[in-house]
Amino acid sequence: MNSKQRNILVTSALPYANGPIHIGHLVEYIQTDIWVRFQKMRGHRCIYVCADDAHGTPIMLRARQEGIGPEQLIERISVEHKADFAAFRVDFDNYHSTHSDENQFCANTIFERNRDKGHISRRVITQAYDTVEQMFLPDRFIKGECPKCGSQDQYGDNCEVCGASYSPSELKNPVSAVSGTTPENRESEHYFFRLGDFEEMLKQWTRGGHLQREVSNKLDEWFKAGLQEWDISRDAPYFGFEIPGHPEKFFYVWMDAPIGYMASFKNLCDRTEGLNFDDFWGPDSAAELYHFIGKDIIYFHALFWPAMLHGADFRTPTAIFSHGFLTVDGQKMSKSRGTFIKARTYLDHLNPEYLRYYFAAKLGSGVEDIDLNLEDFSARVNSDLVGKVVNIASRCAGFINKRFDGLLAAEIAEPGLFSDFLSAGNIIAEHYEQREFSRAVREIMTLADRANQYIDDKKPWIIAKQEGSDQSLQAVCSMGLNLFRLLIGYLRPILPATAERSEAFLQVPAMSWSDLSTPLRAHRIAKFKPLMTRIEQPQILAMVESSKEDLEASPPPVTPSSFLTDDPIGDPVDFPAFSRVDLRIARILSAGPVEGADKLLRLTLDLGGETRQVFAGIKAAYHPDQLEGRLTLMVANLAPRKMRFGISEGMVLAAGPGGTDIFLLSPDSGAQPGMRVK
RNA sequence: GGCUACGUAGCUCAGACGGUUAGAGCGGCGGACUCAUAACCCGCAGGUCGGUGGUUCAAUUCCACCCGUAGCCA
Repeated sequence: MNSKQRNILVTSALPYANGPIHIGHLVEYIQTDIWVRFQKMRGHRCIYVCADDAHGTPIMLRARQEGIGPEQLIERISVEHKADFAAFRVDFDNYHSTHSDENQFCANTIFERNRDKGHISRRVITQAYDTVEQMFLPDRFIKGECPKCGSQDQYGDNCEVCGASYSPSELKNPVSAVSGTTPENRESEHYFFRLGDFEEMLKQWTRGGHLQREVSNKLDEWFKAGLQEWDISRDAPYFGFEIPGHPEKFFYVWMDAPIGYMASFKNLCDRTEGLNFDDFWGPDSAAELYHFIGKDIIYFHALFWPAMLHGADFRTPTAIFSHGFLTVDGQKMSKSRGTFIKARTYLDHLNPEYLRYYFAAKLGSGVEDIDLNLEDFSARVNSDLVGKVVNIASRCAGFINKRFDGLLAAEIAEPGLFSDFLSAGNIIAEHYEQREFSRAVREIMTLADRANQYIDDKKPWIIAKQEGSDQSLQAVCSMGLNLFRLLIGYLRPILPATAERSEAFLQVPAMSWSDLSTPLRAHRIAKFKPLMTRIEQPQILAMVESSKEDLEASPPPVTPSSFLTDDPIGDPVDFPAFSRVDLRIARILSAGPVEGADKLLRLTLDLGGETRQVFAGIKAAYHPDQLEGRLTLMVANLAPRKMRFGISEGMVLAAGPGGTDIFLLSPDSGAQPGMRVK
């Protein structure tokens, strides 16, 4: 059946390590996992690797916001991601991280080889800079008014209201989303990958059958527009890898993300006997390499990635398989409707096999979006899997268990029917191979209908009442169970857990595709237990409700209306009374923990010529790294106070109820340490 | 705004290199059965194939434009 064993390396896109997996992500991981399981069932050597995409500004800022280091954040997220994938039976051969030695090594190699061949250039660019946070701002971290339609609060790259795209410098009244201050333009030297050097190579590659038809169309458009240089460096502070030989410059997260595929595989090779990195990534590799991705990241995978690999003397991918997005009930996933469903929330309410089946039933090889219609979801799963497939075993097993002590007939009653099922297997396998899972599912369900028709036609419940018809009863039910076995075998890539339960019921080892052609004869099976239960409407409703709750829990629980009632505005003071308080701008030079105090941070403040030591009760709200370098306000003439840890020479100003909800004040940009506030 | 896709029965989707009565599953309706997780089996239901115009002997299938939806614009 399988002519010869193939060596296949498969990847799914790396999930970003700043948040949880949701059902939209799962489309891709489930799609990939089904394909990989199919290849393994066919007897091929198929290796599936993935990793967390752990670098970049959003992760750096998110960690800062939580008051932890980025390493801590990505470690925690990695644990969550792995647990979610495992629960959905997404069976990676290795799950690694882009923040790893292997990835740094591979990224450096790819960069250096391209650089040495002249594919990297350097040039100074002007970029928005946040003077308070002392960092360059990515487009998404600048907000302002759209230059075309004037809509407020739009990102630096495009307007969500009128759809215009522009550069951040065109934005009116731009504001840093990090500090809230007005960014200024600053120059910095950046590294660029000269994509244009690869135009001929890419034109050939993209026409070489490595891409879906629609994707090639899209690429033509990009070729027409001309290939431009790609900015692959970012300035410190940045969470990523420093560029070799250039301190304070880092690889852009999208530069080292796809390299994570290699790194994860390398990590696996390093601890696996007989698995050789170069066999899969060397320029003459005979292995197959496939990347499953979402259609939104085609650009990176179909242009930059092959070019970078080629420039560094690695092989290019055999194919890029892109898929569409997930909608729920016909619309974009929505937090307020409760359709932004996290993997974990789903797992709290429903069996992962249901979702695997539903996605499979809708997935084809194209890039169309797929819809999760919750009503259709339960109807389809209940009807197809419980009503049709699992029911076949259920309606035959009783007779075999009760009347024949679990023993199947010695011969197949209907060899013709059995061989029809077997030959349909070839079509099903071809559909799997082509990633036409919905066609495979349709084919399998047609067979399930035929199996039910067969049982209905033979009517074992009537035979059971006729004396001396035992052999006939055993033959019919054994036939039914053999058909069931084929169906479960065909569904195995989609329903791994149900397949395992079925194998336990049938008392057979894990089925491979080639095992299927040999039916079970004179074989003893176990007692039947329900293999899968129906989806109940309340479970779906509960899941949607929980998804709404997730939303309510996520934004900081601030109730503005209560501040004034809880703490009314105080008695009036005249101006002289106010001006006796000397408020000054201060820069936080350093911040650190205070031995023996669990709420305090020790701050060293620069007042523009004078430094002060101040203890501030903000440890729960801020990580020292977040504070160093930033400007704030202090009461400069507050009488020094002796504390157990030393003398506190003033106080910094902050708002908020306390605990983690403390918000330090910041001046607008331009203020200098020592300036008086009045 | 430009580009790439998509728009077929209540729902989810097939299909047509242009040509007899446009298909399936689910739901709905009617019947039958009782082995089975009230599952399964038989039958029925009729959607101007998003809109307008064009090419053609003939278009839902080709072309143009429009409307709607999604994504991309590095």
